[in-house]
Amino acid sequence: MDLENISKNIKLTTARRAILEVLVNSKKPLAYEDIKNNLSMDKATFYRNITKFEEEGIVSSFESNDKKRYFEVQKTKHSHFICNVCSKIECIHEKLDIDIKNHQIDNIIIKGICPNCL
Amino acid sequence: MDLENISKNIKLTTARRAILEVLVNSKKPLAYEDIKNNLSMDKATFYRNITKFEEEGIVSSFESNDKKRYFEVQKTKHSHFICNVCSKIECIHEKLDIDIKNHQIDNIIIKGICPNCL
DNA sequence: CTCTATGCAAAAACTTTGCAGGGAT
DNA sequence: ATCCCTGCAAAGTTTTTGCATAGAG
Repeated sequence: MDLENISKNIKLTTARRAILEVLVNSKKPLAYEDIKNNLSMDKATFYRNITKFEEEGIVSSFESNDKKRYFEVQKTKHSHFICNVCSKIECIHEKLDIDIKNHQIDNIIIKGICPNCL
Repeated sequence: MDLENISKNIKLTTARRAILEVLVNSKKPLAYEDIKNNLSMDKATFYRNITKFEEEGIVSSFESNDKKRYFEVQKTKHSHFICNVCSKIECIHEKLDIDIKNHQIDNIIIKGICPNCL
């Protein structure tokens, strides 16, 4: 992703670039707690900017079992598997063939038990 | 569901029966806030018992966009659709054909936009 | 100068925990 | 007497908001 041309509606400040760089370089979705030590901004700034990113469609998020919100920059569309035992989040890149009449599907979250915990 | 024979590990107290009755009679998953006016117990009691029900596999839950946990007694296995616009939760009874190697799938949550909001 | 971004502290929202009293066996 | 259940109040956790300052154009 070209950070310089993310959106005309967003000024790419230092704080914002920092958030995006962490997310873009991560192979898995991250919660604020996972990132905060890599970021020097206040949490209010983080959350305000994440909200803006989501409004712009740059970042997507979902809630996990642990009540935290996990954020990511989706380079390629994929789904997520959340283990109910160890809470690990896995990205599922296989195409899932789900179609529900008249519904737009943005995101599929599958919960269950991962191979490790089985 | 036969409330009297739910689990040998759980004593069916008045509070517990009340929670289960509300959940069993509901056609959709409910959060504490949705139920609390129908229940006379303290919220601590509610949450402690819900936790116990989940441990026993009697109740299942998932987190929605609004950061609340939604609880249900699944009479028949099904999935859920959460609208990212209006936050409405829909039960999806069509069988979804998802299989991920070596993973046990318990629960599928699909997020997107519902017909109403489209 | 104006508009947006930021930090700090406080608030908000939902859930959990500590503790003491009550009930059942 | 013991064990589990409950209510109340307090604490916990993640996210949001208010307000004043700082910074960009």
